[in-house]
Amino acid sequence: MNPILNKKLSEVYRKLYHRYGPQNWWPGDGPFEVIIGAILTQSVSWRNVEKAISNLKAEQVLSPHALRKIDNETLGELIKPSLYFNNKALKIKAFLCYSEKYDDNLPCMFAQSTEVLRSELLSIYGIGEETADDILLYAAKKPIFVIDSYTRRIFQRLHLAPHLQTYTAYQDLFHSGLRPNSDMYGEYHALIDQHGAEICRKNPICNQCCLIDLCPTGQSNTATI
DNA sequence: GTCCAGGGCCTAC
DNA sequence: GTAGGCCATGGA
Repeated sequence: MNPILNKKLSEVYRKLYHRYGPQNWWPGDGPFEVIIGAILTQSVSWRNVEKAISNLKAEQVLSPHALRKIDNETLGELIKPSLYFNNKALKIKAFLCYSEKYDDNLPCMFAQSTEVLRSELLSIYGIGEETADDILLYAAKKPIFVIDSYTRRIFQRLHLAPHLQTYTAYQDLFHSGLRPNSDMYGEYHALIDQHGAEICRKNPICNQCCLIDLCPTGQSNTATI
């Protein structure tokens, strides 16, 4: 582990934790709900996802077996609040198709190595790197860091972004600067997300950003995060 | 009325 | 390989 990087990343974590407290992510009930939530949250906020999950629960279809029985159109209607619903219905069905291989036994699916499981998840329609890593971290409890657009923006602003602006380069940054710990990775990502949502949406001009003294430019205007 | 948003797929070049 | 359009909608 890179000790200098570890110090910087730990400092960011400490400040975010002090500012926002424990996030206790993922806000889902069980690994299957986490997986469905990971697909539904693509490109939308969790508020939208909550309504969609609530609809699925109300119709008692939040299980692999029940979801297989409803058609794409009905599923699309239920998950409409999460936006891109036609696409997301296809993505959920694609995951269910994959899940059949394990008889919907998630512990059995998760028993594979991180590398093998990630590769399999990435082969499913509609599951890209971020969604695969959400599933690996929050459902399978594998120590893998999730990179999203908030992570990129915030760490660019802190001048901690990797030279190559790729998903893998960002992930390597965290993996080489932090000890592998799924609970901590989950908390860290949740804190980044909380901070990103607050800074980028609620307070685009924020003079009380908790990371301001870590920003090399020392600028209080965080609108460019 | 216009812009933007926690992602990923597809197509054109 | 990479940039841009598209999926859909609501809130600022």
